[in-house]
Amino acid sequence: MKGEQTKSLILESALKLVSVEGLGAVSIGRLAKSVGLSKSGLFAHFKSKDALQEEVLERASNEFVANVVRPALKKPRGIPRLQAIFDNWLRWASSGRLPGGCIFVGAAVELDDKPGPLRDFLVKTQKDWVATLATAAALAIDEGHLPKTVAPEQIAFELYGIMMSYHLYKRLLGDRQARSKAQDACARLLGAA
Amino acid sequence: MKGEQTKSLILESALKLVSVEGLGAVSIGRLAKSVGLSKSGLFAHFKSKDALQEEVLERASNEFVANVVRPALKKPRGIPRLQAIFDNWLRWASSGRLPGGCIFVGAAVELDDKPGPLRDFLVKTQKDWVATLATAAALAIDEGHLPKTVAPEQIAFELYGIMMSYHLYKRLLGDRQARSKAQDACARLLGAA
DNA sequence: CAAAAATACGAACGGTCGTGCTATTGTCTC
DNA sequence: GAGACAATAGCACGACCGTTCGTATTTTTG
Repeated sequence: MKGEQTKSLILESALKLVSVEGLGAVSIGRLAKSVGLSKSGLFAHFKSKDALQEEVLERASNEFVANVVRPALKKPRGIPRLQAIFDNWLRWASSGRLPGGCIFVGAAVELDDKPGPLRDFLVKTQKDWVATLATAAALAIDEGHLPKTVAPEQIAFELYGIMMSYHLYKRLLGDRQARSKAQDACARLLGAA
Repeated sequence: MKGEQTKSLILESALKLVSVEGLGAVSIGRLAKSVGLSKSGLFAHFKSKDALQEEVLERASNEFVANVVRPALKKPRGIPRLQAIFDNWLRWASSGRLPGGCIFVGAAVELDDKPGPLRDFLVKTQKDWVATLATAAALAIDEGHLPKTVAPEQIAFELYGIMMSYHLYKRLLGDRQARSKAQDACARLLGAA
């Protein structure tokens, strides 16, 4: 099947474009041009633009899990695994793999007030993500690496915030020390035992 | 001058629309309809759409300073003032005054990869904002309310993250406990002395 | 290699976009 | 109240939007 190949090429290009410009700002025409296809030729691979956007998000989600979550599960429970998740996210968010940074940061802000299946899908992935963080934190508490006085959901909330802050310090403010600030914050959070 | 009045009405309406849909998603036609003006009648108040967007951001900035920053400056230096800034932000971000939440959260993500005067203006306001946080934190350290072991810029970074996390937990994930999570995080950050 | 099926193209549709023009209306000044 | 000027409306423009359709080209299958 040649169709699957080109579809993959399209999504690959879309992923980069979306990370820079946002989901709503990528038009089919410009995406087609960036892939070297005609507008209608590209469109034929998806039944609608909504479907395209959903596939983009789905692909991003798969890559996110494969690059950030899954490798960290090989680390031992507790702080090591939690730290690995954080480190992996930092790497993923600024690897240049997606030139505009983490797609979900953009999508989360863009879709937070726009109901529909696309938003539903995003919410699902983000809930999975914070659940992953909270579970890892809970294991760290079980292992005695973190005090029982702090709820795992609270750890997840604060880690999430550090990542957001990093993203904006780096991308918007152009802060060269964004990475070390994020690592400091993480260390302070996980080290407070 | 009647012109100034209508311009103010336009910006008022634009502020709400932008907070929900984002800067780039608000078209002149729809904004005109929401104010009850013709497209060209509205357009005549601004020389271009870029100018309109800049005025929206400027107005948001003024309101932000008036509602979040300035009232807090009346509080005594140190933790009380820092806490007041944080509390004011939490209130501003979910007061319903802007139905889509803090405009700058949306703008920051939307413009982080889009160079131009609009982005420049936003960067300026955001640098002011983190500088405000850092200054307040520095004063708290001076007063002995916070340990000297943590840089004020680090406090600002982490506060910024808590606010971002709150915004997304509340608006995207619909977490009812978002507020208390944010307050917990702030308390843990400012209480670690 | 021919027939069938998948894939891509070009043109066109109705809409909306931002932005100019030209009138017409409304408001302020004397 | 009349004349000057600001404010708004109406219309048109070129560009791009998502989508459809008929046709040509490629790929797969028998």
